[in-house]
Amino acid sequence: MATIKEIAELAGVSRGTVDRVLNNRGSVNAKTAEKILEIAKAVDYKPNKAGLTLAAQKRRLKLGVILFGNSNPFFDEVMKGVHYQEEKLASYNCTILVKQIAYDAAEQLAAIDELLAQEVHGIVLAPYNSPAVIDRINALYEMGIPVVTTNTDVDHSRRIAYVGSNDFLSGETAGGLMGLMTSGEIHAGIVLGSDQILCHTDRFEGFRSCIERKYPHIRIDAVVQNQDDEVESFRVTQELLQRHPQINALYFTAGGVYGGCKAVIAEGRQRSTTIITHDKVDTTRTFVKEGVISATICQQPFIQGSKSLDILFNYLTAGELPEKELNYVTVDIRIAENI
Amino acid sequence: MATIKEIAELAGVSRGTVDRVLNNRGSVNAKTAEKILEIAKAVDYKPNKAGLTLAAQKRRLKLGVILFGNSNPFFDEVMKGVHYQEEKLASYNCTILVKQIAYDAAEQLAAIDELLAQEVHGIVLAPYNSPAVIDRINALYEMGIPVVTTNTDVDHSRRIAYVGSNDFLSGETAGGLMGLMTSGEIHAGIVLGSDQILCHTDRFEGFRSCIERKYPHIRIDAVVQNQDDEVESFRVTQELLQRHPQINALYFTAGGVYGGCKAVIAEGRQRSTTIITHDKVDTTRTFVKEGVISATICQQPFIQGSKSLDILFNYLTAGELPEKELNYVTVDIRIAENI
DNA sequence: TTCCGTTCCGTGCACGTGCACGTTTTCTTT
DNA sequence: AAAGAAAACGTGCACGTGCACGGAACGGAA
Repeated sequence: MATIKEIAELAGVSRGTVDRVLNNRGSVNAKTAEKILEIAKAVDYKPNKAGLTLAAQKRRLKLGVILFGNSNPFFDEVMKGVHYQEEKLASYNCTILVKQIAYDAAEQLAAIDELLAQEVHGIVLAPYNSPAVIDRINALYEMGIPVVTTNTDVDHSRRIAYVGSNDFLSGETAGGLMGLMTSGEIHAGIVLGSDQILCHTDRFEGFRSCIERKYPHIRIDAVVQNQDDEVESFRVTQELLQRHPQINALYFTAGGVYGGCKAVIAEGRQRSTTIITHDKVDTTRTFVKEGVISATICQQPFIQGSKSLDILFNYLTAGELPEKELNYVTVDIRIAENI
Repeated sequence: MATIKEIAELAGVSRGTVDRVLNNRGSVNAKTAEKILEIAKAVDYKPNKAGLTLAAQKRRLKLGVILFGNSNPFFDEVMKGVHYQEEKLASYNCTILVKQIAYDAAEQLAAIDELLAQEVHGIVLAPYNSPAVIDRINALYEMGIPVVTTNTDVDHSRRIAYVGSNDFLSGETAGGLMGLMTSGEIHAGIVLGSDQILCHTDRFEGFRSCIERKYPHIRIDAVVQNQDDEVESFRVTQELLQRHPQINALYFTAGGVYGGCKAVIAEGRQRSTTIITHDKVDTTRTFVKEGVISATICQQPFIQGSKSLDILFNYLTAGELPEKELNYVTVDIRIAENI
């Protein structure tokens, strides 16, 4: 692998000149610049990553993380991923500042301001989908502060990357699983988190799209909302089952799975009901193991937390953007055997 | 993050002395050594990774890779992962030597010798499971040449890590999927690769264990072998279907899936047969998309190739062993929607 | 005392990059 | 032609570690 020093020797100039050309800082004769670029191309120069990282350490990189703070199992797991990566980045002299906020645009903008006041070099953001936030992301990009969105994405912003799941595809996969795991006449009930939250409705749309296209033996008889709350989930699920005795399949698009399963068991319908859910968490893992839940589709929250920081750090030290093809968060299906 | 320099200043000694203590190279007074260790603990010293990597570059690390060379889709994908990582490691001044060999112990030992002659610092090995190879891995460890096994593991060797799948668990998961995706009376046929290859039989054992325990409605009516060959697979699968008209489920433990599916279609049984396979490859992806194959369990060969090199490199530069809990290769279920 | 060997410790370089600073050359203006 | 500004280029340090080399202190033997 060629180095700047080697290129400098080949071109008969000093390292500084080569550096100026390669990072176009100006102040170099057009003719020598051309010569240097030619040589760099000929030897296939790629900056050495260890050198880049070492040089970046002088800046004592500070990264900010903004996540939603209602303590639920999903965000807890995201946070674990953040702290895992924080420890790794510590040995690169890079520190992390975490802010947990409510699901609110104004709070989010304020949190960004606080991070800026503390002079962060980049931000990982679980964005609230509003024009004001999108404008802010673009403004940060102009200021040279890169933003990586995670958990959920926003449209048409200049975030350098998104690390999270494709919710429509997850919903389609849930539909595909239910289609494959059932036969005969199926009456499905949907337990939505909230029809105001994009990722919940996206999953539902994906689910519906799949079964309408491929599995006509499944009909959606009812849709209820549990507001991501376990107690409320128990109540609405029990009511749903009592009102629709024919229901023999359930799809939970979000949280409240524990309460919902408890309701199914309370009604004695666990043997006759095929249940598909999202995310594996400690409270519901045993339901999967025991077969109450047939399958669960995971959003890999730990990976979302760790990988988004990793990408941001790489961008700031080596200027590398992640390859588009590498989808870090896949649609991860778990059943009793592989959970 | 504390550095060696800072520790040296706190202890009132030079960097060299601290270095000697932390890497116990000897030649340092017991009293000062103790003092330095105390300070290092107090400031929670962790070596800086960028510095370590930079220092390691002087050695111009050379890594060897030994894979089985019969060109099949699985190993092709492993090789893609190797080359992907090769490119990444190139910017750390680290080069990779790849050897593809036949499935044979003697050839494998010879390949190791060749790599040693070229002075590699570590080896990624898809090991042939024989005592001679295990002894060799242990001998390499004694010589200071770490070995990472991949694709398949060997018992009781001193390899520093294994990057690959748990085949028994994969088989169990295949059984679980078939159990969930079928009902009524199921007569299953098993198309084994070879009963001489451990990972094939492991998967079969896992499959059998799962359905015997949990899914009594499934019975295994016949087991055939296709030797991982597409043409042979077509032949034995067709014969299997003709001899057992009652068969309505198939489990392919290894390669030859394309030929097998062609046989099912030739017999017109694709609508009535639930098929579970391993690995997604270009030739069989469309079968999954079209629903001929209900589900496939992937061994993530690309990740096996890239991650094993990554772990080896990290060990050689930073002396880091991967955390046991982080299982890089998961049991990855794919259906039409998420393939 | 002188000499030598051992133990203990400090210094300097290499790895590759970014960047501040200083120096030389070239061009413009009076 | 002289002076000053601007362009073009070189040098040195910092980042953190490993390691080779060399020097100081100390002991024992002649």
